[in-house]
Amino acid sequence: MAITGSGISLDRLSPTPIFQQIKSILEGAIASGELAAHQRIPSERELSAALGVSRMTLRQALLELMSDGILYSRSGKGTYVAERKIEQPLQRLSSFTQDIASRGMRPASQVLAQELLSAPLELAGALQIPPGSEIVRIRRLRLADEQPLALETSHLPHSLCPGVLNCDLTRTSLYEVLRTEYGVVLGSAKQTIEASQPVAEERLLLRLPEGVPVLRIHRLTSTVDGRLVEFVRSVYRGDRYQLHVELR
Amino acid sequence: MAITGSGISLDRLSPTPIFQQIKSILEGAIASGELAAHQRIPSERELSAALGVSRMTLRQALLELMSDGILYSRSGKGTYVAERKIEQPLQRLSSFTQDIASRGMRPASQVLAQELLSAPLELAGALQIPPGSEIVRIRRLRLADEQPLALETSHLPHSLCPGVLNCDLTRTSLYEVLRTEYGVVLGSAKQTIEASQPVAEERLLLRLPEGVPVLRIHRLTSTVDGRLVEFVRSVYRGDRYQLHVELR
DNA sequence: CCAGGCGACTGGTCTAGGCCAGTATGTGCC
DNA sequence: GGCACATACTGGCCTAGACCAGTCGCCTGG
Repeated sequence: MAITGSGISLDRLSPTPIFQQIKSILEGAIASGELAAHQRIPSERELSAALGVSRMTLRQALLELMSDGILYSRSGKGTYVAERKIEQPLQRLSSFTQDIASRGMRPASQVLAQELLSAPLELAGALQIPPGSEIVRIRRLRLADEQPLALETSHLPHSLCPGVLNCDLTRTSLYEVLRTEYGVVLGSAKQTIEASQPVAEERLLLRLPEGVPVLRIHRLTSTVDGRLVEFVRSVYRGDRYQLHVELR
Repeated sequence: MAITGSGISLDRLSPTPIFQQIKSILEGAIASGELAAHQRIPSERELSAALGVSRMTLRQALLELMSDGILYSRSGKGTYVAERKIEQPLQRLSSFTQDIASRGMRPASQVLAQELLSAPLELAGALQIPPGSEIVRIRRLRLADEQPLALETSHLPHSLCPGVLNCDLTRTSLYEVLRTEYGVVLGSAKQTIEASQPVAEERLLLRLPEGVPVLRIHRLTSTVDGRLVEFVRSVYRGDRYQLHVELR
């Protein structure tokens, strides 16, 4: 198989951990269809030897992919690619990048704005910071398989992520940067969801045909220890996106 | 602290893995309040020494507790107990009646159809019953404060609720009837949500102004013991209804 | 021909170390 | 007093082994 055979290799000097790199490689292979559902992947010993890492390190990557529902394993038999479950996401708090990847598409972004501004009253209230504090505003057109899918505007307190203005968020998940660069681990979020008509600018950017409505989603995200991290306004194309929720 | 100090010990002969036992001990200590929110727990090296396990094993327990949102860690500082998830039913499975009442409005219904039909293939598949089985179909216009808000079409296996055809569902919640008359206790549901344009009939019944989109929600509900109970198609007015969701 | 057993695999768990980058705290110099 | 530096912690990541219990195929004895 390609992963063991090809020249894919790890960057041991990179600041991103080895097991993260392995996760990305496997996720890519699954998203691209190189690894199909229920297909067996090479054994842990085989893979770790091929990649030149210890089995424990390889295993850390596999375990996370399993807990994400992307792989499953049978003791004594092997590790397999899970069925692509459309139903899966969104009991969990996932980034656009994860969400789209788990639907078997390639996520990407086009950064429209990445700037500092002074928090207006309503934003400061939502994020519980003093009005006028520095806020990072990141506006991205979100693509799935190169097609515009959503328009997303994130607001974060600048104190939480100084220097994020210089990050290239075209290919990288903002949540990934928050976690690896700033140690910000997201815990929970509150969302409100509504159907609405797009405004002219949204219709233009999303290349929306006449009459197609959008899903407008507001999200307030906090860390595991209760600090408010970001307020996001998203606008999803109604004809290409479905939200999945599990209730209890 | 109690965990390092007390006589709590691990059963190395037990078939349950050591790291599982450690998880249980910590979960117990947190549940009992012995460890409070934001309290620092002993360092990994300390804990592993106290329990007589290797640091990697202890770490496996901690990592799982972190991914469950029960602990969080700060690199270089320590590991802490996460904020208690107070909102226990964070994704409460609620009926339209409950939902609207909790928003401070008066719920009501207008029954458009309440009939028996033979399960078409797709419906039988969704509910996992033999095609052609008897299905109860209940179609209701849902009102909030006497204004049309949603159009809801429920499908239930007739075997589950014989006689439900004779119930007056104008003022009563269907879920209430299921629970009190048939002992059917709902456990979980999967929903898909999308924005779309209403069709002519929907526009008419919901008295929708031109150009207002709708929120289309499909819900598959099952009991606590895993039996599939109902498949519902709902259409909510986009200009009057917002969905609230919490993620973790 | 079949049954049973052996051996070669699998993932699951565990050990005992190692190095790194963050984070405090004290200490001594300016 | 205040600043730089050393030190001793922390969690994060990685290694190179080990043993166990499943799983499956092959081979041998009946």
